[in-house]
Amino acid sequence: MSSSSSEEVPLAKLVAARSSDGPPAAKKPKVIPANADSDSDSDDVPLAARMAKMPVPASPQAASSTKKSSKLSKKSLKQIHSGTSSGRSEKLKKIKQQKIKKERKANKVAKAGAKPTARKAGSGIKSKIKRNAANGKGKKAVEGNGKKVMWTTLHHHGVLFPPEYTPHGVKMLYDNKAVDLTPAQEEVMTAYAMMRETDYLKKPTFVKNAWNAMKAVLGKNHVIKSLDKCDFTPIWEWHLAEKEKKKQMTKEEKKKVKEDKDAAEAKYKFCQVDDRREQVGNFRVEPPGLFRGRGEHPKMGMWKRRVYPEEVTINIGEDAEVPKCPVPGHRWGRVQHDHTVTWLACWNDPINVRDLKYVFLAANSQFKAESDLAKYEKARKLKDYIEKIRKDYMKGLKSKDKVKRQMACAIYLIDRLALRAGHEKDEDEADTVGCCTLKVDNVEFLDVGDDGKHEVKFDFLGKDSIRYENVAEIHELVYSNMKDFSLKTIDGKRAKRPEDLLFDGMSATDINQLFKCYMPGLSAKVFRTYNASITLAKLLREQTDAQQRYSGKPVEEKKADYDRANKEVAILCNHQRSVPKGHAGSMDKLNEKLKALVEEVKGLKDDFKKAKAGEHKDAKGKFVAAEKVKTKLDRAQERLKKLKLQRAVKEDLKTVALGTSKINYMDPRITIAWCKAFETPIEKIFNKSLLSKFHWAMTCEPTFSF
DNA sequence: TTTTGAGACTCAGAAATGTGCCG
DNA sequence: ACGGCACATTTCTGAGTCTCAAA
Repeated sequence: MSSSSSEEVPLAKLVAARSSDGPPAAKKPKVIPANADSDSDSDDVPLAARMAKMPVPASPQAASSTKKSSKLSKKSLKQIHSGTSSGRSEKLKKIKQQKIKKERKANKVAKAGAKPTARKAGSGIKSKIKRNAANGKGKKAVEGNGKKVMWTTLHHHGVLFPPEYTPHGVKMLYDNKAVDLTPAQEEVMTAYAMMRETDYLKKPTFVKNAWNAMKAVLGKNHVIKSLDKCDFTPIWEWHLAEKEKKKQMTKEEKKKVKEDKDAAEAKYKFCQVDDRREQVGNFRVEPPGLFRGRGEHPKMGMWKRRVYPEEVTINIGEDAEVPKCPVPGHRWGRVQHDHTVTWLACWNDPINVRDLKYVFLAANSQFKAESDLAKYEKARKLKDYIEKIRKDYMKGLKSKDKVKRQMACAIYLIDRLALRAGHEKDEDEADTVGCCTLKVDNVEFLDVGDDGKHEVKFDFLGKDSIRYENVAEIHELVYSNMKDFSLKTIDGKRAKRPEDLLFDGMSATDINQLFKCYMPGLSAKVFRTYNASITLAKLLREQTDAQQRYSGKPVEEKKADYDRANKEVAILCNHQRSVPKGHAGSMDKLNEKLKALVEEVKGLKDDFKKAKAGEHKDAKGKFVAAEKVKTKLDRAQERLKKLKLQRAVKEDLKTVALGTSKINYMDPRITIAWCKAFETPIEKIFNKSLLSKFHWAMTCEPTFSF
């Protein structure tokens, strides 16, 4: 690419993109639940709980009443109207969202005046559409609506339903008296009882929603009137006893149970796609239970009701035998033959009714392998465009147009910090953010010191409510722009509140549209893949370059090197885990061991000294050769070194999850090539699942370069 | 139209389960 | 030899991303 051109990406042109060839895709009728759930009233948001998480706002009163002016955040409207009926504050939400949209639009219009020039033909979005339209002769056939045909024949056995609830009959106490419960009631109460030792019981939202669920099954006239007087101990103890019983089973009994279970599941585990026998991923319909949302999910604790066959759609080949519905007296909601999708079955999630749950093939299937390869190839391709993209956003930072500067900043963060795009969320989800939904509150501008470094402290809850906390050095222009966007006052007038959007003039969708102008298929998430992979490759190279005969290094050390690189990537992507339970304890043990070893080494050193002087005797009073003591000493020292390293690594990784990046972000070919080039068995790095998931990558050359 | 939401897929950490090691 | 443990792997399902068609 000639990168010297000064042309900019035609943001304004993007809109043309809505193509309209072909008939609308076969519409899938919505499945009607067999037993409509009363969906116990949606309740007001536990704002207090959420606010507690937020950093203290500049002005405490801002917390509630002041939100209505300026850009309304999701929470704000909800909160203002929290007294409204449960019958959906949907409308209100919409009004508010429209408001955001309107403002964003206004910003866009303003910018459209300074419309950038068009790019060369061939890289614009229009030509991409043409290419797609002309597609079809390529690899995969294309159906009338332009979607790829994924399979020709498809045979499978449907899904496995959890067994109906079996009552245990153990009576919980209410007001110290045993209570009778119907099986349905017992099921909910038992689910709650099982939560005893989890943190969920410390969450007011969970407890409140769960109590609502209990009230719903108990009915108006039940003796149980308050959660406080409920004592679930008998059920809890029954549960513990059951667990113990299971543990006490003999090996043979355990084996038998497992065999029976496997036999019952066997037929669901595989399916036939064209000429391939493939493993099915999750063939089980999710059992009922109390919803375990992450973070401060407003729905946590709600009862996730049982799913019945009538709610399930089966996707299967026309020629295949439709699996028999496994629940007596029931039948499938719908059977379809959509060749453009890869799933075998789906149903609506009982908690988030607008979401679907799918049964897909396993990670080692060809469907997954193909899309995995495509993902990494796309990320590799980004290398050809990244220079231009970076150049453009550096330029964008100086634009007169605020929206352009916001886009530039956001892309900068996506590129340099590997942030997620951050789409808008509904109010009935946990309040988390990504790049484009960062709030003023989430960034803190550190003073520029003598070193001239511009540092920003990011602190927000991202996906899964995992906290992202990072002081990052960023470009001066990004710093000043972001500071500008987050101004709380301008000329003495209020500009933004802590809960307002930092990038108020654009959204994740806008960014992705812009990306399409650079490279077909480019979106924000590609940057994460790209950065993870390129980082791994770079770190591995640095390590191997630093040593002359890297291949000769002990395998264990090479593995440690790999893990170090892996760790850097995990940190970049903010992949965290909670400190393993018992970490502190096992750390103590390790330290004890270490102390003992240090003593041992000390003793051996003395022995060695004596032995050299011919004065060291063993337990039997025999003189020992210095040589012998020396080898003993060396070994002990070696063990000591190893143990120290082990301790350091353990402490180092206690909150870092290496697996996620290994599974999802780092191109496996980098790893495989490295193993081949430096004579490390791939099994040391990839476990059985990974080996089979990445089997498509195994033949790559040792010289593979990402 | 432009926006909205359904749909389909990837990615996420916790919990459950399996294993292998150590005293 | 064996139980318990720490650690690894597998399962589970929730939470994102992103596209496209309907309104």
